[in-house]
Amino acid sequence: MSLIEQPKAQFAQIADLLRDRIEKGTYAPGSLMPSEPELATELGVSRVTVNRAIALLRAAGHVKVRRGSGTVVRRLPMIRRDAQRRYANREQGTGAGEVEIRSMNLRSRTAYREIGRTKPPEEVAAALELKPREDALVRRRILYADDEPTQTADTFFPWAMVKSSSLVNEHTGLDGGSYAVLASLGIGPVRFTEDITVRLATDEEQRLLDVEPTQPVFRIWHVAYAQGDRPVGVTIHVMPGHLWSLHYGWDDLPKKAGH
Amino acid sequence: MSLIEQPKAQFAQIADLLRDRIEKGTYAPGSLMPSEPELATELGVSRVTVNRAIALLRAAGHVKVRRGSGTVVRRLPMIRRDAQRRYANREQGTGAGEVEIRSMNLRSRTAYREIGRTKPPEEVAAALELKPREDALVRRRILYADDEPTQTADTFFPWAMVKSSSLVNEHTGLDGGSYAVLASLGIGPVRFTEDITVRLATDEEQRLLDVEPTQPVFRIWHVAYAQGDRPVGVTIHVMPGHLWSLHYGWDDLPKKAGH
DNA sequence: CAGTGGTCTAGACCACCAC
DNA sequence: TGGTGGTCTAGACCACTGC
Repeated sequence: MSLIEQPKAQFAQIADLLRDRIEKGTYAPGSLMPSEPELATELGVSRVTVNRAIALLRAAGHVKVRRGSGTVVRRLPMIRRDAQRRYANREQGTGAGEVEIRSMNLRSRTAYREIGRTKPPEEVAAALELKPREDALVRRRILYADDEPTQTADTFFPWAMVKSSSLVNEHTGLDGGSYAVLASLGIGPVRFTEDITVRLATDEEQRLLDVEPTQPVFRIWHVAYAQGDRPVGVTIHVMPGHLWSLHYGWDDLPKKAGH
Repeated sequence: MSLIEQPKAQFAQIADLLRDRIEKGTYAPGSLMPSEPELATELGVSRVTVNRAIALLRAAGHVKVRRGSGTVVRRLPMIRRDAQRRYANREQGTGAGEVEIRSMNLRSRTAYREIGRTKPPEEVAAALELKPREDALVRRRILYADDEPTQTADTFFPWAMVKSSSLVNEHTGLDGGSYAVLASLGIGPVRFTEDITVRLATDEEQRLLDVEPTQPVFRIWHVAYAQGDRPVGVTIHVMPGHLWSLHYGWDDLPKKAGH
């Protein structure tokens, strides 16, 4: 609200204005915003300018457009993902993927896109230390909270390791998800690493995750290691950026003694 | 490359085309792209359409626009940030903030924006468990690699804890950065947590970090705890999304024994 | 079929940069 | 001063939705 406002593009100012109205509840979560022609008239600008302002709100995840029907204000319950607890809870009766959703009292659902033997992407093969023509088992799924997609998760296991296990079925028969099955095979993970990057959603992700073209998504590259630093699984998570807060915690490493 | 391509907006196709050219080296890193009028002529579309295509490349961090001069292809060396190692190395002779840059053989530089006593934001005060009118010491800085800004980092300490320490000066006199000073005060951190979110760059961040209006940035909320879970410092990092890969690793938590 | 947003254009004016 | 990108407009046509 400074009076010395630097001149700012109209569409940016309009975006600020609309964001204010959303935050103040003038446009309530889940409700429709006024149509673009209406806003254009109200604000005395062309529809293109309004459209451009709304594009900013879309990229930030504040609104979602339904073609032919209107622009809706998103509900924004941010989901907290605690990496350590997530996997530590895997004996508690839910797959790791559903921990966060249930803890927020949302209905959790998993849809499997693919389960089967496959030639893994090179990067995955390298991380799993597969030999040149070795295959992998892939489990591709989409997770929903109250029927809103919250992430895609594609997990790869060395085929030879898991081909006779229940991981080739949709229902693994064991509470606790994939890693509980690995444990029952004697190759339970004991260490994990994750690498996080952010990028714009691809076309496919826009469809699968119901996000807008210019919206950023997290990409988590998760690797599980069994005893002896033997890699036993790689999972690639893609998650709408506006939905998630990623939490990590660790104790300070002991100072190196000798050496 | 499917032949059954769904019709796609021209500007999106043009963005794909330009991205290809960048990746194939037709437009080399650091060089200028053809001007918008040129591209418009070449492709037989209006300049607005080209402009919109380039807006996508900007959001993804592929190009950077210099007004009046042209559009430059960015160099994209991704910087890997290993949270644990970062802080574990703090006795090695550099502030934690510069570890990653030096390991990539880039020139590292830190510019201080502010060092002084301040009333901290509410959220920070809560995290530091400050009493209602207790102040904090803030150290705001910008880190550069080869003169390109790579992140902002604003650290808050309880004022009472550090007012007589060298942390109130720009040069702390101790190798190893702020946490080494805390250690010398007997309140060295032993545990850390980080919470990662992503959002679009604010106006100020666009200036400070030299990023584009619709570009996503990481926000890392870092808290350091001393013995007895006593919070001793909060740092807020803001980093251009396209520059960083964040790495975490941990051992599986032991199964709860009794309880 | 009327209303919504998606996209595209031609033309215009502006701020900024390099020469 | 000419070229660059930034922005805005009016008008147009389209695909999709819901009635």
